[in-house]
Amino acid sequence: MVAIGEASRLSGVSIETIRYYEREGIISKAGRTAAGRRTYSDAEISELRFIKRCRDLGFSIHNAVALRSLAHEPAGACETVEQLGRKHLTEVQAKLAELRQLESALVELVANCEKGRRDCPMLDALMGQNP
Amino acid sequence: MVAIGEASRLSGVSIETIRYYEREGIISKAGRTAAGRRTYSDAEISELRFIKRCRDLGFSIHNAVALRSLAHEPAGACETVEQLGRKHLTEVQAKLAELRQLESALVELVANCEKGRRDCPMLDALMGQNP
DNA sequence: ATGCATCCTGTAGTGACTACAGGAGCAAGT
DNA sequence: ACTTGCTCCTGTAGTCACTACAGGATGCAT
Repeated sequence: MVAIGEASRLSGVSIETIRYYEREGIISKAGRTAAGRRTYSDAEISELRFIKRCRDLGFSIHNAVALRSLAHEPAGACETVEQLGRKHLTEVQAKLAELRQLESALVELVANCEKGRRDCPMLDALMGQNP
Repeated sequence: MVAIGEASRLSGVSIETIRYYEREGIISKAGRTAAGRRTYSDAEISELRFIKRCRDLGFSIHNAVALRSLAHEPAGACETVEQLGRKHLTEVQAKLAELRQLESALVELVANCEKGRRDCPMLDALMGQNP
């Protein structure tokens, strides 16, 4: 059993965020010492780490919680897990496509700038008349 | 002079968002009819379109406002505009790199799923012991 | 006894909207 | 004149996932 600071170090989740997770019911309420300080078991630290890994992979808290529930199911959860994973991957790929488009638009805008012009082609593009 | 609905259609900015922009001082306060309805000139619609284009390019509202101010400067703003553009491009590219990494991590996780296993490699990876 | 680190609660702020509730006004058709 | 349906108004609360204090209590080492 460790205190919240150590749990934070071991899981990579900040102290404030751990308390936030508890407040929001994302993790179960931690036990307390006589003086009211939170204590964390290895299992609880693993739980934090699990959530952290999901978040690092871009899953929403909602889905991270869903995945954690699936992990506690006796069996047969793998299919649902895969679905969640594939759905998220699709979203990430959509976001990637969007960002790539955005990047090339920006590259073009900025490239016009560097030709030593007196006018500002970037502002012109932003101000253009057509909808 | 048109009403807010028409301004929304012409600029591509939703009615709620236009009112939000006004509330937050992002655009100047619209004039009103005798009955208290907002009215928009062509110039104000262009302003909305300018902000919208900046947002579509991923600029923050803060930077969109800065760019709009620069567009109203008599001259010499182009250099600052270019700086803002390049800075943003760099951020977009950083985000892209991050997303690409995330994508390949997800691809790997999900690829392990589809081999008709009984266990769930994705959950195993999320639950792994090492920090 | 002192000092410093760690912990507690509670609240407010972030960015950029979005979604109502509840009400008033306007324009067109009957 | 009246009704119907659209547009508009204000004000507030919600979204997501935290982050940042303020102000105070506790724990541990010297």
